[in-house]
Amino acid sequence: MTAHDHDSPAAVPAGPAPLATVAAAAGVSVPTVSKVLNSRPDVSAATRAKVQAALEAHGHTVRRPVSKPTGLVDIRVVSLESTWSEAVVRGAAESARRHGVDLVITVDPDPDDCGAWVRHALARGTDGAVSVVTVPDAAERQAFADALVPVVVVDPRVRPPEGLLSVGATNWQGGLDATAHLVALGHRRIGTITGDDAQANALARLAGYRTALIQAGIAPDDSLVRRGDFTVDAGYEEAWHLLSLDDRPTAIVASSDDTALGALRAVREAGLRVPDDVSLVGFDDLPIAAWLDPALTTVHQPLVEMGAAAVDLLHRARSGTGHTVRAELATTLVERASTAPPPEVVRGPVRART
Amino acid sequence: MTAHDHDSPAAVPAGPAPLATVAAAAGVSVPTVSKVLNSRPDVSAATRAKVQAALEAHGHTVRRPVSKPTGLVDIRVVSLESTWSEAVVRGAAESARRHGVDLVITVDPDPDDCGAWVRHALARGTDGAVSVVTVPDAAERQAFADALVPVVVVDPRVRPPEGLLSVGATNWQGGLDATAHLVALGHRRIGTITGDDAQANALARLAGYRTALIQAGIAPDDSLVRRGDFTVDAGYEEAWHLLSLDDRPTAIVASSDDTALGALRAVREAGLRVPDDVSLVGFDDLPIAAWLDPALTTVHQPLVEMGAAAVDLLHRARSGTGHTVRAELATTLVERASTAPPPEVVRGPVRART
DNA sequence: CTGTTAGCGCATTCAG
DNA sequence: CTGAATGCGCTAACAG
Repeated sequence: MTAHDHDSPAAVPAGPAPLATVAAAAGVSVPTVSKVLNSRPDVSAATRAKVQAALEAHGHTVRRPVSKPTGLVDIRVVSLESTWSEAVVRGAAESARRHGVDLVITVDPDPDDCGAWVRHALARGTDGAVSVVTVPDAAERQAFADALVPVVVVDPRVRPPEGLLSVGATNWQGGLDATAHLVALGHRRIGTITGDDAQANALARLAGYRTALIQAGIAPDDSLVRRGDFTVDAGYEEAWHLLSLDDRPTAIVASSDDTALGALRAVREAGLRVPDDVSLVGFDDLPIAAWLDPALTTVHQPLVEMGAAAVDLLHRARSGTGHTVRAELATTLVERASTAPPPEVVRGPVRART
Repeated sequence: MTAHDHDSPAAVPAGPAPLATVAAAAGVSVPTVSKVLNSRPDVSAATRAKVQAALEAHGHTVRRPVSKPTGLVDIRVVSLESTWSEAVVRGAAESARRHGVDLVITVDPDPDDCGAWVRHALARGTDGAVSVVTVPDAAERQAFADALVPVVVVDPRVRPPEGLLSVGATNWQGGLDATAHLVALGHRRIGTITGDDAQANALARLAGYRTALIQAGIAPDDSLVRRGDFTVDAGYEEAWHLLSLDDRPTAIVASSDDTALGALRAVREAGLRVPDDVSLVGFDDLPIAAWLDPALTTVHQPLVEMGAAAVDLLHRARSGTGHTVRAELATTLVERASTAPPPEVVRGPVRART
């Protein structure tokens, strides 16, 4: 290489050529080249192809269409039937309102596949997307990335992949707090009804339960761990299993308020009382928890705040400020009337259901 | 007028002139005239003014911009904190999904003024609007009409003005059914806690209550009618008033499940039992009604269906088919465990609260 | 033949 | 003053 190649006529690729040059090569006007360069829509397919070739030949790279803000943020929930999703939506709606954007809500029952939602939202155009529980797959995340649309998953079912924004609660701490509360009341045999064990939050709560027992010097007993799926019915069924044990527990940690509700019914049908014979702790702190009789001791999840945090995270991602990848919000134990010290004497297993 | 004026050269204003004529008069091309005629955006203000003048001089009238469908439908709720609105939103979401449009949800606490929402939705562009409870004022309705955007009010607070689309439940029938059910059980002294009496549905329920009494030959007694506002607290307070009467009622018709919940608490604090001493009927049939102890007898309002009906109505209004102005959905009495025959002997008023 | 829509380039404006 | 980005009105192709 010579020491003075700055005026060498052979030094062609010293940066991108002027648009006029490209325009001449493609046989179109300069504005048309500019439009293709910026992916504007008002160019025919034929012309666009010609110009693209010419651009690339001259060291240009076609830019992504600079999508103007739509003023819309999408949220997808699996169901609105539970108060759970509803609280998240409410929080998201409040935050959207503060940010001056509108919230587009989609209810789509499939807990695993949000592909249709992703495609639809991107086709319409959106400033950001919140997926509740469902984690988009790699292709879907790429589609969002290509469109420069940020995504946040609230309470992801599975461990969120590296780099995916998410919002959650301190599930491990919550499971620990619930169990430690029972230990402090004097319980030694504490059963639990978990959620779906394919679900990250359920596993975290279970781990918290185990840790609390170990910290108290109680050896975890797998016969006291029943697997449920967060529903009322699972709570009812699995509570019966626990109550039928020869050495039945004096307290039950449920994976959700719904599960606790089912367990409460089972305890009553077994002829036992809450909290005199069996203490019960829920998880979520849905409105119904306060209205149950007895009012349910439960782990409060800040669902409204989680919904709001999701939209806040989108906003910060868009504005380039903020580098939070996961926002984890604190749970708090709410002590009500469904927990008490264990009875002096625990009688044997309840008799089978009629 | 002559019998043959079809070829008379003086018969100038026989309909609008061709666009070519207008174009020549305005000194622009024919497509530009077409754009102005259709209120398309890509015409400068100066040119638009010239062309508009020429158009009007030649018997044309500028058309409203034919807004292409946005694929969005707006819904406004006063709050998402009650399960009530949530059910309506859920129904609307399902129907929107069926129609292939997206639902934009706005939570705006003001129960009377939806002006900000109306302006915002119309500025962005929307295919239809659902207002829950709040009735838009005349100016707002006119703004919708100008933009050719249909509006539906769900369960309007006030009697909806002539021509405004609305969806409601058979509130009068519901109030009648609840009361007649108690009459059939043998109750003669039946109290009621109404909703806000500025609200149309509350008045209809009260009228149904009165009608049922009269049909049963029972003279309505105004001391048994307490005015509430649909809340838990009102139920609690007004139930105390009823229970403190010298000749206290053996049954209470509440204006909502929330009100019934408050009343239930008051009855218990008064040392009485439901339904043994006092029967209780709610209104709405929210999920909590089934989970109360005792499970609440209540008038089911098809809230999900009402939400769906609202979006259906919008769709029919848009497609020009369908001339329904108000969809009124049937309520049904759900008999559970909070109602029973009255006690043989009714003791006097309960003693005052501590 | 009348009216509508797509797509291109002129002229202007904007950024450095 | 140069290179790039738009607003806007034209021609051309199309639809009824």
